[in-house]
Amino acid sequence: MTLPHPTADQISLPNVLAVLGDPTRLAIVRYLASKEGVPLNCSQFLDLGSKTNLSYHLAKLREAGVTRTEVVGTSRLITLRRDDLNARFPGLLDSVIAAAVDDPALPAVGASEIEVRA
Amino acid sequence: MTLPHPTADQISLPNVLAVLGDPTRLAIVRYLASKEGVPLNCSQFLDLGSKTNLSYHLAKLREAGVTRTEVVGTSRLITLRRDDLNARFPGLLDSVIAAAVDDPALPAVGASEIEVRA
DNA sequence: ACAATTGTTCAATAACTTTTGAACTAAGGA
DNA sequence: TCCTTAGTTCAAAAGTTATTGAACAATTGT
Repeated sequence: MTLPHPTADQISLPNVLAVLGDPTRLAIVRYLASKEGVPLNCSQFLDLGSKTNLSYHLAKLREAGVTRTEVVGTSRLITLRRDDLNARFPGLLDSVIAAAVDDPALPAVGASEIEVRA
Repeated sequence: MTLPHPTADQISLPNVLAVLGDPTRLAIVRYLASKEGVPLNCSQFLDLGSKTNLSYHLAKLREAGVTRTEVVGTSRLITLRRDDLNARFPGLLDSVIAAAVDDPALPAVGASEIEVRA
């Protein structure tokens, strides 16, 4: 079971920009960047919308070549395609993430988490 | 006669990305970048669409804070808001332009020009 | 004053995108 | 085997964006 992904050279600039130009998807990408290395499954993102809706947004990100989705058992592990995006559009992803990190208007993943520290 | 523009801090990241995520508008931005310094009026872009349609796309770019439109007589002079965009989202515009320059799929301004050189 | 040039606005339409709920599949555990 | 967990698919509804043509406005040149 493997899902279809564009090859690096099939990744289209206007498409990547359009896909990143949605607050929900930008929030997903920001969170993925903040947890780089840790493979995340879809339910991490339930703060951002319904299961169905996330399935839709995560498919858009995958189809645009922004993320890679690996099927592992009943989970999908989602990662940023940093290397491919950097090869194709140098500096773009980094500047988008840096700007997204500073954006208070974006919805937050983990907004419903309990603050545990004193 | 001055047209409404967002202030630098009103420029929104998802909105800028969404507005740049359209081939026509990306082609406009690429052309503006290639003619930096030279003020361009709307009719420069007629290769990319009808007058009405360009009016629409140029308004989107202005409203998102990507371009500045100055009214001079019967013309509108359009420039990139490089400084504001760079202050707000460092490196973003440059990486988008660099990627757009290399994108053969984008429509070209001046595609209908006659090749004059030997 | 008249005509030409530049570009806008409006309303209609066409084409997409996002969101939803109900029904579904596939793997894993009891 | 049955139940749960994780996520998809489908069709409908809602919302948004892009494109068009006809009519308009403002400036400039004659």
